[in-house]
Amino acid sequence: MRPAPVENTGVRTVRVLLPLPLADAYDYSVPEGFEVAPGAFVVVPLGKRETVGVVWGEGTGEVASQKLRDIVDILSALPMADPLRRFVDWVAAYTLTPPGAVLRMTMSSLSALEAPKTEMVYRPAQIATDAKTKLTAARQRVLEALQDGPAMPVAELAHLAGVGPSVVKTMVAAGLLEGMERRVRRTFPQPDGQREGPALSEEQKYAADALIEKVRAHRFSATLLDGVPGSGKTEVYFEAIAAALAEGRQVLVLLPEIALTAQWLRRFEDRFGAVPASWHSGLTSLERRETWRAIADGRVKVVVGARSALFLPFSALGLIVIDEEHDSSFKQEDGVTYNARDMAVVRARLVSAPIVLASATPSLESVTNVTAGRYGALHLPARHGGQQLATLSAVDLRKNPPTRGRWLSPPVVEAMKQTLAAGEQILLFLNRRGYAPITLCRACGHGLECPQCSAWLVEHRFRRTLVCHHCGYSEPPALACKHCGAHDQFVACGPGVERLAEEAHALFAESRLELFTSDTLISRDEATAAVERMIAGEIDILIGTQMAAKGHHFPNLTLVVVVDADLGLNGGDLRAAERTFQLLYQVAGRAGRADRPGRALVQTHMPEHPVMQALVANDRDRFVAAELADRGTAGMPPYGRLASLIVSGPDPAAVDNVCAAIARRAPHQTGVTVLGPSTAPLALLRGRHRRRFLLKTGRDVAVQPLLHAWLAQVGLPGSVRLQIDVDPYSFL
DNA sequence: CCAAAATGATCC
DNA sequence: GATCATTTTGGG
Repeated sequence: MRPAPVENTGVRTVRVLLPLPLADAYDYSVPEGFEVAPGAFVVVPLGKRETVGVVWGEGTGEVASQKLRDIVDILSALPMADPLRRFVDWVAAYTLTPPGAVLRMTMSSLSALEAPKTEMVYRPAQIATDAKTKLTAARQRVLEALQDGPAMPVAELAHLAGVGPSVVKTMVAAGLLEGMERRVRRTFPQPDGQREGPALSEEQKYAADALIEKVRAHRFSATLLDGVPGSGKTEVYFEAIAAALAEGRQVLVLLPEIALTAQWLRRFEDRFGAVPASWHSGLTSLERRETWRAIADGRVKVVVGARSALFLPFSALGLIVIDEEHDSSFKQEDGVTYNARDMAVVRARLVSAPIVLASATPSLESVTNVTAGRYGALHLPARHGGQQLATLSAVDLRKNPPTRGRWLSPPVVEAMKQTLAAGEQILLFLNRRGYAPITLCRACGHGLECPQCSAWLVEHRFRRTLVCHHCGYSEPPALACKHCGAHDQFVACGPGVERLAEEAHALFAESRLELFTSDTLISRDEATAAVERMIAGEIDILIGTQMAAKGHHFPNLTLVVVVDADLGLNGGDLRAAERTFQLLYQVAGRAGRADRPGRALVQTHMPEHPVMQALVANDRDRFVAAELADRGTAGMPPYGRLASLIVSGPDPAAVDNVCAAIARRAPHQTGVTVLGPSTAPLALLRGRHRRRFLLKTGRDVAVQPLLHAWLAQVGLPGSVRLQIDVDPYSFL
């Protein structure tokens, strides 16, 4: 029997959402004299501690009065705006995450909610007596420093006047200066939307005007800005940003790799005369607090950030831009699994603002959204300044194999020779960190494995360790084989960037080489410096992973070598072909950006593969059409929906039990297929055994209610975790 | 037998 | 997520 609602006559209650993974918001009573509106940040008791939460609405009245507790305090922070609260609910419902866990992402700076800090500042006392004549030289200087200027704190004033702080203090004591409290606030430079932009090509102008119109409409719209590398997409959406600034509204720009955006920031500053506020995981708590607050009260107009910036408390958001919208790093895999690109579209809709998705290689999802009329599209077909795209050709490794233990084929080595002779630069691209992906014992054939994952340990000679790329486990390089005891019998198998660097050095000893990976360039500054060295021509051969492929302009780079183009194509991943195409297309786009034509050589064992064919033909549309046709017949996204369930735990038997229970209750209805349980490709990760299910449905099926009803019936023992990923990207 | 350690329920 | 009550485990 359902318990009857308990009436709490006379007591006002509100629902308060707490930034915790609880199933729902909790009811609290509002003490006499408290004014709480929806969105207010409040302090409430929870068990024996106190937590900050957000008033989510009127109380349900379903909580017994003896359980109800009073709100303790109301914080002075600006209340959370209605669209942001609805966004939290939307994301929670879509990703099947507790709403409090999503709320937590919006409360990324708890100190920003507290009362702003104040400091004492001083100015000349108004009732200045005839004391002026009696002033010492030092005191005179202090007053001069304050003349016509703003009030200042003691230390600053003393510094400016060139006197000791005690001079200022005694002046305060003598009544010559009067103090007042002032809020401490960081000031943010203001990008100027009125500044003249650069001259745009005909096509850029057309696209920019279309976007400006959408910004001025103050309505939701989604537009794919599709242009080949170098076609000037950035300049185009900069015009939309200028329009939003002119309208007095805020702009959010999401970029995939915030760590590598020095060049982007410079371009922005050149265009608008000031850098935007940036939001990423590297900010100090002080920077977070000041930025968060300035965004909330509208002092910051433009924010550029990684995906977490999507949850910032904008007060007047008028435009969202997602650059490199196809990039898979917009998909968050741990904690709340969400795709920032897709959620950004929702946020734009909730605030009635336009969103621009920019890419040279749009995702198949966005392409179909355009075809279906859900998104508009603007195309920039030509390279700005009439440059040619790099010529791309495949090198068939079956016909031109490298010598044993080498990875660069003879035609590639020849091309490198020519390029270096011409004084031009080379990028060797290999998406494999470390020296070699596998290390084997020659005596017994045993490979070095991670003790807590089903993955090989990767040798990093640079750091002198063996590392697991999945969990971060590392151990010193092995001397004896644990399996057979043989000494010094280890042999590296396969190429990594470090080994490639060794080979390039052996071939071109006099050339200047540099590794560009997340292992060698740990900080943002180091990465920026490496890019600068490349641009300055201090590097002849740049050897890099994924990191080197994204968004840099290297004017003297004329040869790009994709060392192993097949790498991304194995593994049965839904998006393997798409991702490989996008990555290789972007890498090839790095070459020949200035006045010289570039070329890209793609080493492959399967030149007949559709991805290679499309790349070589430089025919993106053909690739997209072929891939979409494949997805259509298989009923896969973007034509169908996927959700992945990962069951994991330290005890394989317990995991299997849960899987059996889930499988028993799997939904049976037309248009819905459940695959699994199967051992996840990474069968063991961080000591947890993993199984996975894949739910496949038609586009018209609402996946969330289905999952909800299904999984609510399954109880989980404490050690077993169930991770739900709606629209999965990773299939490990 | 006791006590630390793991597990589970609850927080309004 | 944190806390507290309850159950499990393991060492003597």
